[in-house]
Amino acid sequence: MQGMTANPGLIDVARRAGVSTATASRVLSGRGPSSPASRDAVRRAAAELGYVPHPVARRLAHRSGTRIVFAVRDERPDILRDPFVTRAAAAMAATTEAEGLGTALLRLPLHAAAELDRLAADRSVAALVLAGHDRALIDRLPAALRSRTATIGAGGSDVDSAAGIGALLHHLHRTGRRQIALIAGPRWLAASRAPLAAYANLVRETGSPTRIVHGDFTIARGRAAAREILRRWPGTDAIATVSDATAVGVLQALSAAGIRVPDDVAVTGFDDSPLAEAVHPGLSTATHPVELIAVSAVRAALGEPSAGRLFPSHPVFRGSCGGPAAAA
Amino acid sequence: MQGMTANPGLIDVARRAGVSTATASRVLSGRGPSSPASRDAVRRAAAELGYVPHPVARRLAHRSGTRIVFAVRDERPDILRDPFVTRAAAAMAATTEAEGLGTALLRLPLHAAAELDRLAADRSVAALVLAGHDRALIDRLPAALRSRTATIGAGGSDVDSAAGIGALLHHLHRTGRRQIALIAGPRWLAASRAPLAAYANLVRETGSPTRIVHGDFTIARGRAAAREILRRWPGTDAIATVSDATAVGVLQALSAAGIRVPDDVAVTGFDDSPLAEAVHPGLSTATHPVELIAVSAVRAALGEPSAGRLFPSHPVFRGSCGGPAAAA
DNA sequence: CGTTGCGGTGGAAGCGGTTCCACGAAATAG
DNA sequence: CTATTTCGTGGAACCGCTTCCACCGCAACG
Repeated sequence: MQGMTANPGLIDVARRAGVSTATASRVLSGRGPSSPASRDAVRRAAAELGYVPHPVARRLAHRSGTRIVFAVRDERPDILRDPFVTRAAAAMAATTEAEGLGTALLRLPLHAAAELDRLAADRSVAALVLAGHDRALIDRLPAALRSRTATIGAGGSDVDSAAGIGALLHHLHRTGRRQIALIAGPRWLAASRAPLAAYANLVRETGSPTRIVHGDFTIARGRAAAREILRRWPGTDAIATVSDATAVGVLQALSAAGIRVPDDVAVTGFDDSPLAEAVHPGLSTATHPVELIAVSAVRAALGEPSAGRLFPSHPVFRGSCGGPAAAA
Repeated sequence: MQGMTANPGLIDVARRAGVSTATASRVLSGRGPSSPASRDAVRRAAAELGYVPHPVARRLAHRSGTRIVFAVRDERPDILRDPFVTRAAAAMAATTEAEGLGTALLRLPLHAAAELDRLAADRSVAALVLAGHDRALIDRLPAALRSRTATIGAGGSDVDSAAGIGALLHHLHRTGRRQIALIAGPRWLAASRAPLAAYANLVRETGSPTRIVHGDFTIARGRAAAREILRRWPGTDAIATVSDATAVGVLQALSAAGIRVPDDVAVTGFDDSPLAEAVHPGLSTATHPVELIAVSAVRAALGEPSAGRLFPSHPVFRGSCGGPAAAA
């Protein structure tokens, strides 16, 4: 009757299992030696007591950092309100919370080596998650920091955008589009590569012409890019993009030019954001499991081996790439 | 030369100031008595050493909770991906991180008294931030929990939606709209009251007819609500809403019905979300400083007295409520 | 002049884990 | 059958801060 503390601690588990807290700690953390007998006793005791390790105490004893920093490379100061960033940050906070780690949000301008040095020197940083950075910069990180850094994109955790966008591209081709243009991501962004590869693949397989313009992830740039495409390649019958926001800009430009979607030109996005459902016609797009990616990146940064890498993206079809182009 | 530890601790400060850690702690936390002399010495030493308190150690010693829980009342399981929720959660995580507090995200179904009891019993919960709950439920909280609870809406930190929506409503009236309908929030939601008050105000001041329909914050419900308004009050020349998503649904319904915006019917939203810029015509709306509100709520829940309450909302004008209705 | 009261103080005991280290028993080697 | 590892173990220090409590000197009190 004496084991029913409000919330049992390691010492309660140890007492009940008839071992020391040292042994109990070793068993439960899996580090260090332990005999099958005590292993069993400790585990049973922990289960019976409903033991939950105290994350803060654990952090303190670990002497490791206390926060994970999520650094997004972007020039726009309001990037921290971006849906991608907030979704990722919320997911990170929710998972690291259980381990007593805080999540800090940070924007890094393009060339912020000094800021990175400061992070490397800051002992309170348990792990660093970078988004929007390229390998070159990451390789240049101080070794001490790099070992506890993971990335979103740039070879780290990422969405399989090649598959998602590839599926959309092939759908376009299958439904009769033959002059498919792509508005890719910014040139400096490593994440831009996969969609380009998917597009190159389509070109190679089908012999379609290559029509690429670079954008960012804003509606305004989408509008401009669409106008550029219409000017350079008047016969274009489909515009694929790498973000819903860009695609929305495309829809606006096409509408302004009196071009019908999908009858004259089909459009596809990427992200499956609320935007895709909001516009008319509804945007065909592909899913982007931001939360899963964010959590996986945090795990990787904390040195967890199991952290997966590439997450699937599934196409979602709405009105913007409906039937074939044979409307004439 | 011996004070230059990597990161100085309280003990270093105390040593340098020639006092005990107890005194140093008292001085720096402002709790408990201290003489002007030691106060001065400690503060100077802390400044010279660049002392930064260790948040995790502080949490541990405080014996108080280690996490703040952000509980959103909603039926939809995917509410935790909602932009409002993720923006708020990211902001909370970023601010509480510095104090060694984690941020947990939780969805509460409408009638989840049991879940609240569990939270009340959970010693690890330092503070609770509720969103979407009404006063009745909050008053019914166990006293121990209520004392460390703050709300978003329901009398807690909130956006001054009455002002934001009031400004939009008056703009509509000033530009000649005389049959203004409102799609309000859900009846059960406390936050729905302020916009209704603003609308009632308009009705009283201008003698316009009262036309209210209740929606939620989804595009689909916005469509349905718009259809209902068109059916019940055919003369309606403006539809105000309390969320951009709802307004987008309205735009879709109007477009489907062949009604021109803003020529025949003006539309306004609320939130100034990316949606507002994405649709055609652009949505006139009002800003919603979610981050400020979230941070203020956390502060309030942690017992900080300075936590502000009502944050301003500013109208943002785009095409959806352009010129007067005199298009005929 | 001997209480009492009180502001200020430092020692020390936590908070709840992790980990170093010394130590005894069992297993292997010589 | 000793000498040497090896393995598992518990005691105790420690992470960095807060706070209880005993204690001291000093002013005001009777």
